[in-house]
Amino acid sequence: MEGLFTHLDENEKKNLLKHLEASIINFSENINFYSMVKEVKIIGYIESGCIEIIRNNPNGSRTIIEELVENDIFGYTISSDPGEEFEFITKTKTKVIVMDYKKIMQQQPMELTSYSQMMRNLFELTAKKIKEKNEHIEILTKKTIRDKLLEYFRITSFNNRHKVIDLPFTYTELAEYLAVDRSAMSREIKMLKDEGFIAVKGRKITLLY
Amino acid sequence: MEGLFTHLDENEKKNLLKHLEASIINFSENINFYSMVKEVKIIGYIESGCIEIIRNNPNGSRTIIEELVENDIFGYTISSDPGEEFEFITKTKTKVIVMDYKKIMQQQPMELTSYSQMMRNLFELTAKKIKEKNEHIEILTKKTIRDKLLEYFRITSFNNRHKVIDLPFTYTELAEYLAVDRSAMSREIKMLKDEGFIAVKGRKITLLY
DNA sequence: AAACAAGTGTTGCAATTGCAACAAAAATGA
DNA sequence: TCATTTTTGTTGCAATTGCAACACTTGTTT
Repeated sequence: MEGLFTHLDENEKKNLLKHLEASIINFSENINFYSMVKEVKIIGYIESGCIEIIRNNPNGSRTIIEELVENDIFGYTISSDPGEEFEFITKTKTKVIVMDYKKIMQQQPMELTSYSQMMRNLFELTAKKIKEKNEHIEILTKKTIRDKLLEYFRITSFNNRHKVIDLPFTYTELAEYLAVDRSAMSREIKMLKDEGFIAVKGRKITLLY
Repeated sequence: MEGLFTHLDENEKKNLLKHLEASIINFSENINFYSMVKEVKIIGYIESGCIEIIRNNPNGSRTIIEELVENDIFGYTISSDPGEEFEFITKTKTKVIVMDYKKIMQQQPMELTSYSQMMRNLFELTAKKIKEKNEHIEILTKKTIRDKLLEYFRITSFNNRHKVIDLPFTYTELAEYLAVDRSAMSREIKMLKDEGFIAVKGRKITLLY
């Protein structure tokens, strides 16, 4: 599992964080810490735990932008528009490292070796994220629920090199991920089952083609 | 406009590229150069021109994964699965820089200053890309064509700080971006117009709310 | 300038989907 | 353990959408 400090030892990491004036913060469950970081552009990193990034639209609706877990980074994509209001909510006990974006993006006269390594890790993490986003978009782009499901199955099965898919979330959440109505999705899964394309046992789906 | 070599002068760039053993290639229009880079994991960068990244699915369908222009990077998200076949097609005359992924991700004993700067730029470019993908996902997640259009308008208008939207593509392409049927979208735009939400003049759309 | 290709507007109709509502099952937690 | 919440399966129905087909406009090429 790759993280932001992969290939750095504890000492290098400690010095780097000090040099970047990073804050390490431990949150308990269900804390919204957006107000703590909203003033400055940051790069955040989840050492352990998980959080949800939510946007509150001006019209009152709420959108879950991202669900982040250990080793995920965040903050860099948030627009600095005063009209937009976000929530950074911890879903469990969570340890977060918060760094000043400017500090990271300035010339770094010292600590170059570990700094370079961190930047490489940072790039790997973002590249992985883009790949995930591309997959999500490819799924959402399919026109029917059936095609969305099949595309999701195809990608997941491919990534895990396995014909048995162990859903990483509930069916309710899967419907949300596919951006379709849950009951309509349930209907479609039943049809795929009846037509012999898949076998379903709880949240385990086996591809039969 | 930020690029991969922003904040580097010509000499630094030249040395860095030499050190990374990068290839600079000029393609004419409509060339598929995927076969030239498929063997090794690369990071590609478009100095000028534009290309389309297409995936050929095993079942015969083709998906446009990305349309890339000047200053875009590519290659890092392509899976190394032998079953997947891609096309990297130039849409115009295009100048591409191709770098070996491994070379970039290895410890860099020399050239550290310009290397660090490039890594910072690389991160900025990927971060921007994630932001774009998030926006796209947010649009695709809306359930009705109307809501997709309004979300697209909202984001575009916000990013440009302007109530007049000059579509960066044809209506046919917009429909593709929103993943909806073109004629159905056309129908919906007409209704938005009739209801007084927008004014349309060619590919210029004015938000009236 | 003529010929051709690509993009756009419009419509009827059938298929798909979202919505609402409810019961049953499973998971959670006190 | 029992109570409560969350998840899941199911169905009828109305609304939305995709599809097909066509005419018309716009843009491109020779």
